[in-house]
Amino acid sequence: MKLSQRGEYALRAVLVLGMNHGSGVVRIRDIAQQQNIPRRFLEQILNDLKSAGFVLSKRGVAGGYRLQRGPNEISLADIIRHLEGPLAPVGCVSVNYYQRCSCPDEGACAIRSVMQEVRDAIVGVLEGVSVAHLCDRVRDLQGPLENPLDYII
Amino acid sequence: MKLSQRGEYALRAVLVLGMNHGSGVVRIRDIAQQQNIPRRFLEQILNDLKSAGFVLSKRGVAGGYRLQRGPNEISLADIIRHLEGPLAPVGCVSVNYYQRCSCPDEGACAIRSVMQEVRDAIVGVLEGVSVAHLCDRVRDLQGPLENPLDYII
DNA sequence: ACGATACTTGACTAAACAGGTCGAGATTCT
DNA sequence: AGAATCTCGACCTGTTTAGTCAAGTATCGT
Repeated sequence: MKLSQRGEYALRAVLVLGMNHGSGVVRIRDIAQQQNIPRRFLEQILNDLKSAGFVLSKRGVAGGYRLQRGPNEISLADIIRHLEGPLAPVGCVSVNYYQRCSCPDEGACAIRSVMQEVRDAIVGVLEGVSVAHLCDRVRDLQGPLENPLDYII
Repeated sequence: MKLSQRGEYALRAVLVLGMNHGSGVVRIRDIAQQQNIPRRFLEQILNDLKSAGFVLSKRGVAGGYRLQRGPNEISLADIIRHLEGPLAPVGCVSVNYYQRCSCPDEGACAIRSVMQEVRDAIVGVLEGVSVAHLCDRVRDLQGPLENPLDYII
């Protein structure tokens, strides 16, 4: 039931972009430094997020990345699904990536019915949290003390 | 967020043992056949479940496996935790297998707070379902039509 | 006591995946 | 032109997954 390192980095990166939404692009290097992510690895990940349409990039001297859609239009479920595949713990309860399993009768499978609930629970949380929500949480958690330019995400 | 094949097989096997609880032991071969699980692989898994104290075995001609504790004393969470490790999607929100992550400030990490919720959701379901519950579901799902000896789990 | 039946133990393997790293190229700004 | 930045694909190493297999040990019926 694990999120891969790759997936976690992606979320952290998107969150940084969310926090900087509206103020131009952010360089890979800055994200990597701030979030403690290996730069080369992050390049790969951002590239992937780009081809999936989550972010846009700008090349050249003042280049960097920004979100393509608004932070409130991207849910964590969207991002994780794209990077990790199904959210469901087993293929036979996945809505987006359904796959039949080897059990004798799927319709009457008790394990399946439990996993269905697990899936719904996971999706319920992840679908309900957008990048914008995440940014709100950052601000809540950091409290009123900081100056606005220096978030520790 | 995946359950491994191994984990799924383990649940199916335990469920079979749950259904037969009280009526002696069940042979590996029968479980394998009924549940469509590679026999050799299942041997390994049952052995693992045995050393973890979930099941007992009996050798020899009339040998097989049975549950060690009552079906209502074993939750799915227990089983999955033993086979797959943490239920939490990231180590930094795991209660039983906590592991610090690389983010700058764990206490103020917004992603962590979401993952916390995901963890709670997953654990909530899985901790609430025992093998006995699972057996009940089997009986519910199969409906009143079958004769008692011929469950399709 | 013997043989058939089952579990037991540990080694082995092929393929996939995770988590990165690297070099060379293409763009853009100054 | 030159520096900064993203881009693209190849590459690498270690671990995990999903099994398979052989030889061993215990138990039961006869």
